[in-house]
Amino acid sequence: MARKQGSHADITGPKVRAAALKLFARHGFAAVSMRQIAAEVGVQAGALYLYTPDKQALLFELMRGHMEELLADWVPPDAPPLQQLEDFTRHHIGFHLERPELVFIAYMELRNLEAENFAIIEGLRRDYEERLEAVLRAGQAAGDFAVPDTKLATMAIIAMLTGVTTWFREGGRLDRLEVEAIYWDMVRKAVAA
Amino acid sequence: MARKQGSHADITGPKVRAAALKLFARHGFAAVSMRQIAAEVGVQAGALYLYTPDKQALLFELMRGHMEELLADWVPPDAPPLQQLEDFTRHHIGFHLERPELVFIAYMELRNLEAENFAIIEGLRRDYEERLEAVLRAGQAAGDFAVPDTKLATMAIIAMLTGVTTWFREGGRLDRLEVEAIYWDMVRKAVAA
DNA sequence: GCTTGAATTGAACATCTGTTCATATAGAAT
DNA sequence: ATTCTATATGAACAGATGTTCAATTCAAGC
Repeated sequence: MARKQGSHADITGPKVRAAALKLFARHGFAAVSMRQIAAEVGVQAGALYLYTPDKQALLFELMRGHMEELLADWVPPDAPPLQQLEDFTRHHIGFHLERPELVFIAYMELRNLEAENFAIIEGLRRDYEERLEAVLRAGQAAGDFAVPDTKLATMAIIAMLTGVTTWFREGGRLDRLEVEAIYWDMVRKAVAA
Repeated sequence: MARKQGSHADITGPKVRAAALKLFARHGFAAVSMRQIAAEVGVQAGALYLYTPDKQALLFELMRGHMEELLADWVPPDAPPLQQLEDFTRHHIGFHLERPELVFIAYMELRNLEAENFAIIEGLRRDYEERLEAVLRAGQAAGDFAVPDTKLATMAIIAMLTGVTTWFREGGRLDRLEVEAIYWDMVRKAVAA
């Protein structure tokens, strides 16, 4: 039975994931050693294996959790396509600005996933893209949008919005809501009929 | 004096850079060893040091060359802002689709550059962004564009266009010119007055 | 044919890698 | 106070890391 108090497992576990997140985002998965992660947690390298089967699983679980949160964060509201698209745009920017490290890892470390894990993450990513494309197709059918190609528009919009994380800094010239408004303006016009 | 024929130096040098390019793009800088690069070239690891002072320089020179080519590839034509923007859009997509490996490296491996090298690459990147922003500012001043924020529009457009490299595959549903046309349609509308 | 020297090898360097495991520690339950 | 067990240590593993360098190779120029 797990200890209720004084137990470190409930503390060390999350600490390990937080350390991996921070270091993978900063230096890259391949450049970070288990000993560096252990040092960040304040523990010896061997102890990490109480919390993860191996280094690969540490990366995969970080990415899987992120993608599942992303999918849970947004479902299209019951509204016309234009409003759905605005909702998507604002959610996507907000969600990504709140977890820049996870976003970074989910983008950069795909190639460090083993084939099986890669397939799973790619599947989740496609699910997400498919949600946006459904909105664009609906708007196109309704005559609200004039997108020459919904697949390309999907990729273009996601790339554009995710790009916010590369330059946005908290406390900068613009706050999140202003950024959301400006990007929404560009997205709206880009797909406008 | 260098040998004119039978000398391998003129052959091995480019081969080293090509091998580094291929392997860095595929597995990431940190995950690739000098011995792997040497094996790809067909040489022992020690021989690489005839062609590069160290591994870091191999990465830096790849990135510097890429950024300088990018800057050399496009200067705003003597034309109204709208035409300049179309020219930029098509050039940017074309340039990036022609060298997906370099694009990938220039994006992913920034954090593996030593501070000094990072500053140089970042400077070149800012020069490039500044060129696009100048076009947007001119178009805004002329009343051709209605961009709420030229800096954000710059980042949004570049992110959107560069994103093409993540999904485009030669021989796919659309060829480069069709892709250029579709993206230009979205860019044009996004900044339209 | 001999000399020269650029191109390359292969061994060596100190250190780091992910992972395992017998051993130690210390808090909780009895 | 004693036992139990989750948590952690630290040494060990076999092999990989970037880089250096004396020794070797072999084609070009004489």
